[in-house]
Parts: sequence; C-alpha cells; structure tokens
Amino acid sequence: MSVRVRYAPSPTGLQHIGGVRTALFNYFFAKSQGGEFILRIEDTDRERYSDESLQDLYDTFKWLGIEWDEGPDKGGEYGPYVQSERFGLYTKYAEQLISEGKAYKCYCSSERLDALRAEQQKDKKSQQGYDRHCRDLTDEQRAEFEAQGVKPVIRFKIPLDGKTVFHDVLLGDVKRKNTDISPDPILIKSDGFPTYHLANIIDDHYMKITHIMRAQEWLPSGPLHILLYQAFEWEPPIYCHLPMVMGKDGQKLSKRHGSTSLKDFISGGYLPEAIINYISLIGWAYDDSREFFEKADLEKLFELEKLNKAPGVFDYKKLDWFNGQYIRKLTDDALKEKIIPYLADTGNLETPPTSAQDKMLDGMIPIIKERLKLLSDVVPMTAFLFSDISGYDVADLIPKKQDEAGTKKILEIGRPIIAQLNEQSDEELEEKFKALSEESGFKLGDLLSPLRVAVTGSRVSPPLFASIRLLGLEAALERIDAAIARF
RNA sequence: GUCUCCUUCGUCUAGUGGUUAGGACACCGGGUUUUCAUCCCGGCAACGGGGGUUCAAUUCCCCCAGGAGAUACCA
Repeated sequence: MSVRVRYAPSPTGLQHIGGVRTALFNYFFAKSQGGEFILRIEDTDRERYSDESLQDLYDTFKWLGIEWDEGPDKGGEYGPYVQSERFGLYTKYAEQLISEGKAYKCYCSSERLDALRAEQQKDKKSQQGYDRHCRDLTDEQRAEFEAQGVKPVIRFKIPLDGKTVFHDVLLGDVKRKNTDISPDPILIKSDGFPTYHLANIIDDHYMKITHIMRAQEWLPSGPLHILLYQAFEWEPPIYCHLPMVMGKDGQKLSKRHGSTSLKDFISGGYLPEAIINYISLIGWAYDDSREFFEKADLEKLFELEKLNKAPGVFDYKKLDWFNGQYIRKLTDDALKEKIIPYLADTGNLETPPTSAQDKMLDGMIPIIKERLKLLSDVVPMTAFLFSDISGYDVADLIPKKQDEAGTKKILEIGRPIIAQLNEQSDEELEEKFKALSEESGFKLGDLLSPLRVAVTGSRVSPPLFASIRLLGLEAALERIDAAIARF
C-alpha cells in the first residue's frame, strides 16, 4: 500500500518552526517512500480563523519549495481538502454515534464547565475534566433542555473501565487506562462544527491516510483517537509522535524565545536551504558526521528509524551558521538577486536597480559574501556606500596606542597613496602601504585603520581598497579630508 | 493534583555489553589576513542518581530524581 501522509494545519496563526518541522518530516517521509503528501486545512475553529493565516501558509511553503500532491489549491481524488467544506460528513457520523449509544448530547453551559474546572483545580482533585453530567440524561430531561433552546454539544462516551493501547513507531506500545482519558471529549461544538478529534479521524479515514506523524504534544489524545476508530470500526493509521521543539529554557518553543514564525525568518534574511537543513536536524540525524542536507537529499535519505525520541532545543546560533554556509554556496548572481530586496527596502536601491547600481552590486558581492550570516546583514555592511558616515566619533579614528597628532599624520601621509587608487591594483597599493609602514614606523594596521574609519565610518568594514573602489575615489578622498579637518 | 513521554559535552547528536565515548554549533586559544569575516590548527566539555543482571555496563532490567507535554465548545 502506498504511503499517504498529511500536514493538517489550522489557519489560526503564522506558520512556525514546530509546524513546519512536522510538515517537513511528513513530506520527506512521503517522498522517500514514493508516497503522497497531502495538505488539509483544519479550519473548524471559526473564532480564531483568519485569511492572513491561510495566505501565510501558502507563502511559507512556496518559499520553502515544498509542494503537496493533493490539497485545496491542487485538487485530488479525496477532496475537498478544507474541513469547513466537509461539514455534513462530521454531523452525519456524530449522529451515527449517538444512535449507537456511543455519544450523547450535552447541555452544560460554559459557565458550569468553567466553575467545575476552577473548583477541581482549587481542590487539587484527582479527577479533572468533565464530570459526565449529561451522559445519562433521561429523555424528559433532554426534551426540557431542547424546549429551552439550549444548543447542545455532542460528547463521546469514553468507556468507564478497561484500557486502550496503540502502537507508535517511535515510542512502541502506548497504554492508557480509559479512566485516564479525557472524560467524554466534545466531538461537535455548539456551533455545529466538529472538534479536531472527530474531524481528523473522519478525514484521515476518507483520505486514506496511512501514517500520522505529529508532535508529541498529541500523544495524550492518541488513545481517544483509537477509541474513535474502534467506534467507527475503521482501521487506524500508523502513528509516529515526533519529539517536540523546545526553546533554550527547555519549554515548548514560543515567541518569547525569539522569532518562531517562518515569516520572521524569511524577512530576517534566512535562506530556505538553511531553514530546511537545520530544522530537519532537530530530532533526526543521518549518521555520526554528515550534517549538510538539501531538500533533494532528504527526499531520498529520510528514515523514520533515525528519529530521536527526546525533545530538541532550537539553537538560533547553529541556524545562523548554516545560513552563512549556504550563503557562501550561492553563486554571485544568485546572491545578488537575494540581497536586492533588502537594499531596496532601505531606499538605497531603485527597483529595478539602475545600471550604475547594478555595477556596484556586482562589485559588492565578492567582498561581502564571506562576511554575511544573514542576507539582511548586507544593509549595515554596505551602509557607508549609500549614506553619510560623518557621524562617527573622532576617537574611533585613533588607533590603539596612537594619539591625535599621530593619527592626523597617518591620514595625511596615507592620502596620497589612496589618491593613486584608480591607477593601482590592490596588491600594488598594499605594497606601497607596507613601504610607508617601514619608513614611517607606523604599523600597517595603524596606517590603514584611520583611513578605514574615515571612509566607512567604522573600524570594521569590508577590505578598504575594494570599498573605496565601490564608493568612488573622489568621495573617499573627501571623507579623508573631512577626517583630517576634525583634528 | 492526575496521566503520559523523555534523559550522552552548554546545544544538536553518533555510538557499543569491553571505544582514548566520535562529529557539529557555541565558547576559549593559536595561525593566515589591511579591520572584520572566511579559512586552517588546537583546546574545553557528556553517558542524571541509586540498585540490580553480568567477568564486564553509557549500553539490559527496576526504582528515584529531574525535565516536558496533556488535562479547552484550540488545534
């Protein structure tokens, strides 16, 4: 039987690291098995639903380069792939369970439930959750509630004894006493929409999903889902609960740990290759040494057997390192295309760039490529090319162990060499500065540092001569003169 | 509170009944270099604790501790 897996996000927020990791693992598993990867939109929470979230989902996966074989935008044999369009199906099966005595209508108000929960928490009662108040209502009682116009929810009858076992590929047999399963969970909400529990079972069955890979936070509802499959007399899929992704403090990764939405990473200057590579390595490892994997590699190499059980901490620094590595692997042209938007955003570049700007971009790439960790780093790194830099502190001009007089002298004797820049190669210029160093007694670094600050406004910059070539000699000399004038 | 899952360097991990417990990031040194970065070399650093089983346990079993997750008319 061919593998069919799904990613089933709820469009109630931006796509985040955890969700994308789940999607990626499902996708890679499907591809490695020659199976199908399906996208299903679980939009049964009408309160939190938003169109932006849905758009963000599409944008994110397009950026990542991940395509599904079946989905709302793609079609497929088992559609519709949006739960709100499958409404009738859920109601039908809920009714069926009621008629079979496996589910019941509950008329409890939210207020009563809230009060119940508050009391249970306060008293630290061992029994938590719904008290099954409506499980055995008489026909008369039900009729009375109906007459009052109370909109009921439909709850599933969890057996009062016995236990439920299911097998997890990663975790082995997971056993649970039925009394420890959430007491009679809601299947259909009072607005008529199903909860996740009901909808995912029915859809996975109808869409012929063979494997469920989802985060371990779903583990506790595993037995409930098995019970539902049993109630419908359907064959459950194979389960695999993925280890969770945590923040540095060991808690479930969330916004307070830093950026978690892919949108942030995209605008922050990360490459999809780096994101895919790094994320795939949380909870999964190929062997003891290989760590570079591109999408196409993972599509072949991914294996369930190499999954880890323990949760993993998301390491922003290692992601940054991967990103730098992938930036360096880019061709100059590819890098150029990727940095243009960042420069254009600051207004430093027109869109499309003028031919002069285009030339400048070409010259810029070789000197910044090995210095970028994030694409967005290009902005501060090249700011001296586009804007006034005179705001630096005079003290920055002065090298360590030098004084004002010495610094002024350095600028004065360095200037004539810089002035020849258009006729000289970088190597020749360097030789001249080395010779100057010999005869003046100033160390080479001390000679160049004030010039660097004068031209770029910073002690840290791309190589000086190349930077001046990009800026233009005339402007550079003006900046040097301005620096001299500050003493 | 209850239930469940998890436990190798700071982090991601490899690994085996007998290994100097391997790699990567980070960090710290050193080298290359006009600063920075890149690159190269080196260093630091781990089997949570206690019982067993065994000639031998990081590895197998049990207990404990710690961490996490779930306990919603959210997924």
